[in-house]
Amino acid sequence: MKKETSAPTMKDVAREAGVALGTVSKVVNGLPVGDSYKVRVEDAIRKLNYQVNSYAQGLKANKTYTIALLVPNTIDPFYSSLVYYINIELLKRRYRMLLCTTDYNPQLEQEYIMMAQNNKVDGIIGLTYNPDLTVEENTPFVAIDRSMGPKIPCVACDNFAGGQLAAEKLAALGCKNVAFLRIGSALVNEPNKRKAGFENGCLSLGLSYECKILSDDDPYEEFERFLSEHIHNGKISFDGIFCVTDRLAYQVLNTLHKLHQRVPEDVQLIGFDGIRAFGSLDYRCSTIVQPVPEMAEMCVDLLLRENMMMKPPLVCLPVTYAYGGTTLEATYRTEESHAHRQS
Amino acid sequence: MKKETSAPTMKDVAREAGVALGTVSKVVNGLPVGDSYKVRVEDAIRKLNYQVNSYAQGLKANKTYTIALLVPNTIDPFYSSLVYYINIELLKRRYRMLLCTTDYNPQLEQEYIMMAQNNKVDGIIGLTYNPDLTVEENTPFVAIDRSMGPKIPCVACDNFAGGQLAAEKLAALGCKNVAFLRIGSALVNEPNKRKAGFENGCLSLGLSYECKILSDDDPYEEFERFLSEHIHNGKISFDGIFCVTDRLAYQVLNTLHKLHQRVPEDVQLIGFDGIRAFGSLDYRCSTIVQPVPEMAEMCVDLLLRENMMMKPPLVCLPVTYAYGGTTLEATYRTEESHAHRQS
DNA sequence: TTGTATGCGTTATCAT
DNA sequence: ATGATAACGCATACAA
Repeated sequence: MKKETSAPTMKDVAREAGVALGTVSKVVNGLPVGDSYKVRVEDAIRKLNYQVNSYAQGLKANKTYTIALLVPNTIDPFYSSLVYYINIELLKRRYRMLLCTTDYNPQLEQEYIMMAQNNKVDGIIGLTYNPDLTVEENTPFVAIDRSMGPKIPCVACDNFAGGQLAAEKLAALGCKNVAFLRIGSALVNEPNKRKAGFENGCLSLGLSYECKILSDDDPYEEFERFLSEHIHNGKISFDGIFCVTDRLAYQVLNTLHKLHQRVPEDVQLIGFDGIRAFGSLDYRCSTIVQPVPEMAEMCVDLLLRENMMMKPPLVCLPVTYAYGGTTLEATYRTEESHAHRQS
Repeated sequence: MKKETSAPTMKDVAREAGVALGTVSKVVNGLPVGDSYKVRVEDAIRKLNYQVNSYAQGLKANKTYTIALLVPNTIDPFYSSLVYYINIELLKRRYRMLLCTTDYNPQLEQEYIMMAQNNKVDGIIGLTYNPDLTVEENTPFVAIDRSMGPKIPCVACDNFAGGQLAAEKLAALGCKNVAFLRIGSALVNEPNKRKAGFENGCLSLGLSYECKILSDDDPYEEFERFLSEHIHNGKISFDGIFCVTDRLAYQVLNTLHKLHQRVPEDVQLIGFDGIRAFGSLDYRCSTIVQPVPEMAEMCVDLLLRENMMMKPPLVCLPVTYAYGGTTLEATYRTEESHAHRQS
């Protein structure tokens, strides 16, 4: 009764099949082996319900077929969809995912990376916020939404073009005087370009605009005050607002209702991210949609593709505009809302 | 230049510190060691940035400090919050999470379980739908929302009490004639008890009720037809509706608006799950809230606690009611909505 | 073509 | 208390 409880090993299979250890290994790995042996080994494998121990395998090969994904959490819908689509891409390539939620904790981010560093995982995909993050050169790393140096590829949507698109849409929908609302950390990252793109769009279209930017720990009430101050005689002075995220757009929408402003009749609203209700129902505001499935595929591709001439330092994937009820867009209305109901 | 690229090993540390391999192991594992040796080893560890290879560790100990979590996806907000809180609980215990999204695919569910079976992970937490799932006795397993036999603990919220609570709330809010709407698989699972609890509540309160139950692949339009049929002269005959999930409640809410019914004035609506907008903002309907953090903690506890006399076959955790704008609840209104804004 | 032996990084059991 | 050595499960170079 040596290893009653434990799982069967190659040695067990070899004994059962009456062959040598190496032969079993070859069968398992699809290397050429005599037909009669092959059958016997396969029978034994089935009989014992044997399965290779991938950790022992990894110990030999320095390869674990596991990658670590670092995200702040899986509560925010953008992060959860990222997790979901990256998981799908990894599954296609028979890789497993170690999920590391960091809660924006810089120290935890660093710890997870160190944990992954020593050949415990084959690579890391990280959406992180620690500006001082140290990542060794020899661990494949792909960053999302933030450039971490020339050697580390960064995948993001085309945030600049997204901001520009928002400006163009608002202009095309008749806006003359718009606002940009943003809340976010001081960290330099890709989503910051949304503002630049929006400003650029407004300028080239001759659209007058105003920006209100809050830092992470400012209370949301600041926005409420800002909006109130722009309401005179019960009428808001903006006819269009671009919010840096759908989440903010959602909060702003609630505030506008509280202030008795009608959306989209009095003021139109565009968000960013492309978040849907319950993950798969309708968009909850008109929005610039991030191509999350494509971003996921790109991350995994860049991480696992060997022998790439050079890893591009930054990959920007195209965004699209989607109607979500907070803009005047009669033509798209039925078609779009129908398309979004399913899936 | 033997292993230039690879991570430093215990052997490297031993050489660097001028001590034997076993001594390093002891220092790493906190076993008693001479002070002077200890210092030298720790210095070497720091210098080489050494970190134990937990896979080699696992190979010896048959323990990997990794558990697998099976969920259909991370898109649905209920699943994503489950993933999030389980991740937190595992982190507390220094365990890692292998995330397996199954997309409701019975075969994939079985594959993931087989993968986990052979000491690759220390245990499995699974929210699965395959009725024929095979799980070996020796792999610790905790099921969520579905009983998988007497030997496997199942963790769920108190679905029956939740249904009952919904009935009580509707009655207390003045409803006389209510409906229960459900969409779901034929699979026997815990959430099914929501209906029984609701019926039980209605009966004991003398509330007249009607049930409409769709199977998974029926189109949502069936509900729309059902509701239309109960509208006479522009007035709906129900004054209260209990939906089996917040997701369904959200869809029903949209439909009711389309049918020109006012919520909550004409008809009140209660959902189930406690889903918030963007994961952490306001509830989007009045709802029975599942205690997800507590469920997560219970899952991990049951999975990792050794030497438990007997694992309880079913653990039901208490639910609460939360106001979310689709019921008449003037008193709670300000207090609740304020509490939910943050966090 | 098949079997044997060695090593991957770690822990644990030995002598020393 | 410390150092050498075997073993965990697997892959592979080498011998048969």
